[in-house]
Order: sequence, then C-alpha cells, then structure tokens
Amino acid sequence: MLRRAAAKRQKGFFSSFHCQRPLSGRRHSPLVDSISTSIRPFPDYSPKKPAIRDADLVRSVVAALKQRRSEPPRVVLDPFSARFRADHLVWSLPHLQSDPALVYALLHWFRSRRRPLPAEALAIAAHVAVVADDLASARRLVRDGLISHRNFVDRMIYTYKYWCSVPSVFDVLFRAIVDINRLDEARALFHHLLTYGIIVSSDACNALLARLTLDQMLSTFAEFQELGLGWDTKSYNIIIYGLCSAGKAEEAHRILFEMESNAGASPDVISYSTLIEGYCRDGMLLKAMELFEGMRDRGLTPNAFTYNSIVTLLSKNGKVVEAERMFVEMMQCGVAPDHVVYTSLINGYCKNGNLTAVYRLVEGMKNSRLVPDVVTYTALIYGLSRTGKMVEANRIFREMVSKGLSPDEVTYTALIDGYCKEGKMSDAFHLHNEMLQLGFFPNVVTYTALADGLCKKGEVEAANELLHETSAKGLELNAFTYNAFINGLCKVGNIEQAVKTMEDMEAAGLPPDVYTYTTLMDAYSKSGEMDQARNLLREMLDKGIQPTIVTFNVLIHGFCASGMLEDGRKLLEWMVEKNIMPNSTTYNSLMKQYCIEKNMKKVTEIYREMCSSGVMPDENTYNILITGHSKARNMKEAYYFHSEMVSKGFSLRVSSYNAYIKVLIKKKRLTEAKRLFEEMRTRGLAADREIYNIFIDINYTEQNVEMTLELCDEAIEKCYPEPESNMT
DNA sequence: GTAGGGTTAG
Repeated sequence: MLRRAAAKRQKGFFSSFHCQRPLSGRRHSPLVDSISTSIRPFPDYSPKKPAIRDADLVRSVVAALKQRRSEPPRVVLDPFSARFRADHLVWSLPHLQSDPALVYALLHWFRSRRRPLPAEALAIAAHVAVVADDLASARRLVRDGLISHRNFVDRMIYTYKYWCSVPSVFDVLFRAIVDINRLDEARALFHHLLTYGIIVSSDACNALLARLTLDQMLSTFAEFQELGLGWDTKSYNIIIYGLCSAGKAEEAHRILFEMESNAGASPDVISYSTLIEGYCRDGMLLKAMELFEGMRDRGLTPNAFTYNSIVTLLSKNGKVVEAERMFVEMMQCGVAPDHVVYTSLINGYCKNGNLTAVYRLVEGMKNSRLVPDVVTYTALIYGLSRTGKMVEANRIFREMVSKGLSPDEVTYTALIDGYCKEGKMSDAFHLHNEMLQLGFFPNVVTYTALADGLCKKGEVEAANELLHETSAKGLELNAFTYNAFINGLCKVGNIEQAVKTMEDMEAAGLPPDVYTYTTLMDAYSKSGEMDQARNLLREMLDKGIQPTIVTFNVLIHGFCASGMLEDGRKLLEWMVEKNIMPNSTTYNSLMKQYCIEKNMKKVTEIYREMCSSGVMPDENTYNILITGHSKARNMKEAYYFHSEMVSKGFSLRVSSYNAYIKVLIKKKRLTEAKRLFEEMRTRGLAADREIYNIFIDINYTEQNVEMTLELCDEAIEKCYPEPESNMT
C-alpha cells in the first residue's frame, strides 16, 4: 500500500515535466525536404527511474534549492552531500528546468564535491541554457562535456527531444567542437545532424571553414553547400582570404564574381578589401586599383583596411608620394586614417629616408589623438637606424619603453641592424645580449643582420660561426641569410666558397634568387671573369629569374671595366627593351670606360642619351665627365660641367680636382686653377705632386717665401710617404 | 571574415 502510494507519487512527480514545443529541425533546405523520408526522429529519452528513497532525496534537494535560493548553495546542499549521487543530480534536473541558475548552482556544487559530472547532466544543462537563451553558459557546459566525455555528442542528441531543446543547441555544440580543434568530428556532426533534418548554421560552419587548410576549405564549402547549407557573405570572405593567403588572388576574384551573381551572399566591404589586399600582396597594383574603383561603383565605401593595403604596396614600391596621395584622398573621402595607416605611411617614408616627412606624420598622428604602438615605434626606429641616426634611434627606443610599450624581437632587430650597418658590431652584440637577458628570442632575421654586419667588416669566419650557432638553435636560415653570407665570401675574394654556399643553399631547399646571382656576377665581374658572369646570367635566365636594374648595372660595369664596351652597350639596349629603366649608375659605367679609352665623342653621345631618357646626372657622373674632358684637354666642357655640378651642390673628388686643375694650368687659367687648389686644401684633400710642384714654383717665382715653404711642407707630408722604419 | 614594423645584390 505504502509502496503503491509512493509509486503514484513518484509518477506524479516526474510527469510534471512536459515538452510543450514541437520538435523539428530549424531549417529545411529543398534538398533535405526531398530526402525527408530518410530523416529520422530524435531518439526518445528514458531516464532510469529513481527508487522511492531516491525520489524523496531528490524532492528534498529541489525544494531546499528553490526555497533557500538567497543562501549560498554550499550551505543548502552540503547536508545532502553524503547521499547525493550522480543519478540524483540527473533526477533533480527536470524540476529545475525553468530555473537555469539553480541548474548551474547544483552542477557547480556537485563538481565542488570532487565528483565528475555525468555527460547526461552536462548535456541537459546545456539544453536548458540554450532554451533560456544563456549562450555563454551553454558554451561553457558544452565545452566541459566535450572535454570530459567521449560520448558527449551522443548524450546531447539523446536528451534533445525530451528536453524540448532547440536546433541552435547544435550550433553551440558544433562551434565548441571546432574551438577545441576537433575538426573531423565537427564535419562528422554536420553529416550526422542532417539525418535528423538539422543543418548547422552558416555562422557555426564559418568557424570550421576558417580553421581548415585551403584544400579542405574548398571541399567542405562545396560539400556542405551540396548538402543544403546556405553559405553567407562571411563564408565567401573566408574562402577569398584563404585563396589570397595562398597567393591565388585571381581565383579569389572568381569567387567575388560568383558572389555578385548570388543574391544570398553579396560581396561587402570586407570581401573587396580582402581581395584588394591579396592583389597588393602579389604586387598587382593595377588589379587592386581596378577593384578599388569597382567597389565604389557598387556603392561600397572603402575603409581603413582597404586604403592601408594600397598605401602599403605603394610604399613598398618606393612610391611613397603616391601613397601619401592615397592617404590624403582617404581623409577627403571622410575615412579617418587609423594608427595602422599612419604606420604604413611612416614606414614608407622611413624606407625612403625622408625623416622630415616622418616627423610630420608623427605630428599628424598626435593631432588626431592616435597613439603610436610598438609597430609604429619600430618603424620609426628602423627609419632612424637606416639613416645612421643611432643616437636618435636609441632615444626613441627609450621613449617607447617609458610609455609602457614593450619592444619585441622586431624592434630589437631594427636597432641591431642599424648598428650593424654602421659597423658598430660590439654595440649590436650588446643589444643582442640584452635581448636574451630580457627573455626575447632573437630570430633568423636578427642573426642575418648580425651576420651581414660581420661580413661587411670582412669577418666572414665569425659570421660563419654565428650562423652555425643559429642553426644549432633550431632556427632555419633563409635566402636573406645565405645571400648575406655569399656576399661576405665574395667581398673577401673567396668566390669558390661563395659558389659552394650557393649549392648548399639550393640543397637546403632555398633556390638561389636574383640577389644570389647578382652578388656572384658582381664578384666575377670585379675579378675580370666575364665569361663566368655571363654563364651565371644564362643560368639565372634559364631558371626564369628576372634580372633587376642592379643585375644589369653589375654586368654593364663588369663588361665596361673589362673593356668590352660593345657588350655593355648591348646590355643597356636589352634592359631598355625589358622595360627596366637605366639609372645614372648604368650610364656612368659606360661613360667612365669611354673616358679611359679617350673616346669623348662616345661619352658625349651617352651623356645626351642619358639626359634625353630623363635620367639625372649624379655626383659620380660629373666627376667622370670632368675628369674625362680634362684629360682630353677639353677645358670648356670641363668648365661647363663643373659649374653645373657646383650649382647642384655636388663636389669634386680628388682625382677630378687633379685632372681639372692640370688642364686649367695647361690652358693658362691660373686664377681658376689656384682657386680650386685652395678649395682642395681647405677640404683637406691631397693634390698630386705635380700640382704641388707647379704651385711651389709659382710662389717661389713670385717670391712668396712663406707660402712656398708651407706648400713644401705640405707636399712632403701628403705626397711623399715616409720610408718604413727598420728600428722596431 | 580584412590592414601596419626588422634581414640580402650595384
């Protein structure tokens, strides 16, 4: 009798829980509808029934929780602790369904008793949380469940129907699986849920998409779409980003076209900006600009990201004036440049060495109340370092630290490289040690800068040792590293070892590039081995590596210096054909050799060609022309170029002074000769013995005793090397 | 779901 009453009570107690809402998959695609015969219902849940004593305990616990909710759960629940098992927990949950806070409190207390939460309890609590729209709790519960129970997904499905859950619970589940990187499991869940007629949301699937490799991304995209998932704009953007990151901007562009014809997911600012960034990364400015205009035509306003990609590419290509034009346009269009865009432009001017513009932009940033961050400071330090302003670079470094910003390995490397470029290797290594002490890890870029610094000082052996240590640390040397080292070997005259290192480089999976070849060609050129240089050029071209202006200049210089002027000229023609515009260095090589061969007619011809190509003569050009014309006794030409040179603020070098002064004396232009001789002495430059002798004679003849003696002393000091002493 | 900083050749 008693047992029957208890049983009745028990039934009544548990039948108080009912599912009111219809259960179904939230979204049905046509495909899923068409195969709806294969959709199965969610399983029925048949929880184990409690015995009477258990039901009583559950009832007491539930009542206590509900009635004493203002008290700490521990105080309320601890008295039940000894008898309350995992089963009681599950049995309690139906009575707390409408009160998620109590569900969480009970679970929390149970776990605090160092008892593992059953998968079922976590699954039920997750359903309760999602139904109550408490997604943050749902995420935590699901994550817990997934990490601690292998069968958690099954439990979620098993409890779904009974707990009147909603399909979005599976979005939470799916995302959590993705978040813990169990990507295959996520994919399997997508398929499994389809059998219940549920399609995971595109938003949850996007999280999966973004974590896949490009190939998986593309196949999953196609596969899920086939299965009825309607991907959204964000999904397409992930694909565009994936393709662009793999250097496949053109394929990404096809995706954009696809979006434009697909009403469900039209491209937005991010789609365009991502693709523009992709083209910019590949250096395809025209394509990027085309898209930039294209997006505006479609009524999409470029944002700071969009502008930044273009500003960065222009800066990288040395077109910093155009970059700034873009920057100004951006402001005119009402898009406020942020600290990233400022940093990009600052970096552009730093590469350019234009510190005036850099400081102007820093002011602009301040006026816009934008705060420079580590990247901005690093760009500044880099700009100062590469223009040799190490004192100022250090000051900025300290300023950065005093503002609470921590330099990182990139900041340190910029500063270290500055010292290396100045040849101050002990300062560079001092900073390297400081980095280590502060717990920063120098990387391959840092070591490349250091090795290059050592190489430039001729300390190739030390560089070699450093690079071995670098490798021993597990850092992988890159093409920059090899090229710097090959250059070091070449500069100490060890071409053989340099070529061997190029082979090592290739063996290490780093194909020699245009820097490697140009370095070696330069070495062969300077040692007069033009056949070897030519062989390398052929090898490089066969590999499809395009020569740069530096490559051409190296070779033209080599051919000219070896007296092979015709080959030099042919290369000049060829570079123009290849649309690589020669610069003053190119023409200087040719003019210098024609001067040596005393063929001033050719020199003039090339000079005219240079001017008509719009290439401005540099200081070296004037020195070559003045020396050449002077030696050919063309005083008028020498005079003309000297005047022009002075007006441009360039200076003569010693050999040019000597040649020019000699021709002036020969042509009896003594006043001018004397003026230049004095100018030379003021600048501390040593004239030829011949010139000293002439001026000593003149002064002696004019009875300028004091001046005569002064010049004699000076001539002895500067033109007559002291005989080596045998006394030591 | 999109952007910025450091290393190599004349």
